[in-house]
Amino acid sequence: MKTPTRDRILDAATNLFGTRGVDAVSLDVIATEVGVAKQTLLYWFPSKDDLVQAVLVAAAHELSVMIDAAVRAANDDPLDRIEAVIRAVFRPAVRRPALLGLVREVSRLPTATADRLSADLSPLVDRAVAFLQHEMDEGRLRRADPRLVASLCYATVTGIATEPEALRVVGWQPSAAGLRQLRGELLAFLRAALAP
Amino acid sequence: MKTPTRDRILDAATNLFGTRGVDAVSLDVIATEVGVAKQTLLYWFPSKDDLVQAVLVAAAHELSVMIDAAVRAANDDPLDRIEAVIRAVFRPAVRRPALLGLVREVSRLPTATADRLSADLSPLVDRAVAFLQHEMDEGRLRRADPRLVASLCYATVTGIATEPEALRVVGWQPSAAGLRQLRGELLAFLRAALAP
DNA sequence: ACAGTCGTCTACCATTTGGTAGAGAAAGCT
DNA sequence: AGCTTTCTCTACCAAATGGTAGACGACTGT
Repeated sequence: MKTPTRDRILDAATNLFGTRGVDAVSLDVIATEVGVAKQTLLYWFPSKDDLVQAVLVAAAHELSVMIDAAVRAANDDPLDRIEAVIRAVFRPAVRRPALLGLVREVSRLPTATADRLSADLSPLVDRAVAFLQHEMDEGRLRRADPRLVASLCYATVTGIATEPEALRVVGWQPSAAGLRQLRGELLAFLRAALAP
Repeated sequence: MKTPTRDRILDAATNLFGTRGVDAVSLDVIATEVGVAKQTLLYWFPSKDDLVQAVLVAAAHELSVMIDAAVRAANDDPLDRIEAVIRAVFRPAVRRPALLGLVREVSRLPTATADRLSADLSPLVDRAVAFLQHEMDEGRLRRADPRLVASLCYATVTGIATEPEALRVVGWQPSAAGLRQLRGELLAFLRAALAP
């Protein structure tokens, strides 16, 4: 219990907001989860909106760092590079769907908030799009609109990672083996979709 | 104003639940939207939960009918058939993101509710999986786990249709031409992902 | 030793939420 | 006509929500 209260609040709020939705999670619920009085939340984050902002910024940062590291460590082949990013994102995403779920929440938030997060993530996005464009020009990826391809990859990964229901309906179970298989199919799917 | 009150309530609730989330939409908001007193809602649907159920059932039915018709009208080539389904779903999905957004809401709902919807949609899913399996056996689709491929296709289409934010970040605009282009890229993406 | 500030708490408050009770208009049935 | 059913409404209510005010203890620096 030595992690600072503020961090524990952020962590709990991230999970709850990401899985149940911002509007559906009350400050009381978060406080109870953290094991603290509601007013302690309001001490660290003067309003719910401030908390939401902080959670989004932290999540965007966490994702950025994760993806950045993966890209830096990967080799030159574009498909391998994409695979590296997915491997990096996949584990935390499935184990903590809230992280990507949060990104998804953004479309429901007031535009101002959404814009801020967009701005936070846009360097990442721009780099990805430029990368796709370059590899397409070199003939190492199927030629297409790189912006939309980026969105489609994002939609596929986020969708599959945040919607256990869609997988449950087809009888998939979240075991360790199931996870490996899912990741394998996801990678094969994207490789096929992107290969020249 | 001649459409029955009950239908107008269902319609408004579908849109609001699908775009903002079930928990975030109050009965008052729906009532105001419909232009009726809250108690009129509670007359037609004894509780909010009943309303949610009804909305889900109606949405599942609407989707089923739409997809069914598309499948029936399509020719035999599996990729063409898949394209037909996507074309059928795409227009209403982008114009009324609530429809697919609702399906996505399910993962946040109590398990009992989710199970009911799963049951409603499972014939559709089973048929799709069987179809994929058969076409893979015939060598007309890339060989893979048909259940996971179905989920991946679903994630891609739903993700791209319900997340205008993801598209805005890459600078896409929802014009008529933009929509056509988006659909084109989506189809090319899936064709590439599924082709043998 | 002591003033201050930091972190957490209890006690409230106004508003909103899902829901109940029941009145009243309109229309059909006898 | 009278009676019942169908539909919509106004008037409430208890619980939960986001947020304010301020007390209390524990630790600082002087």
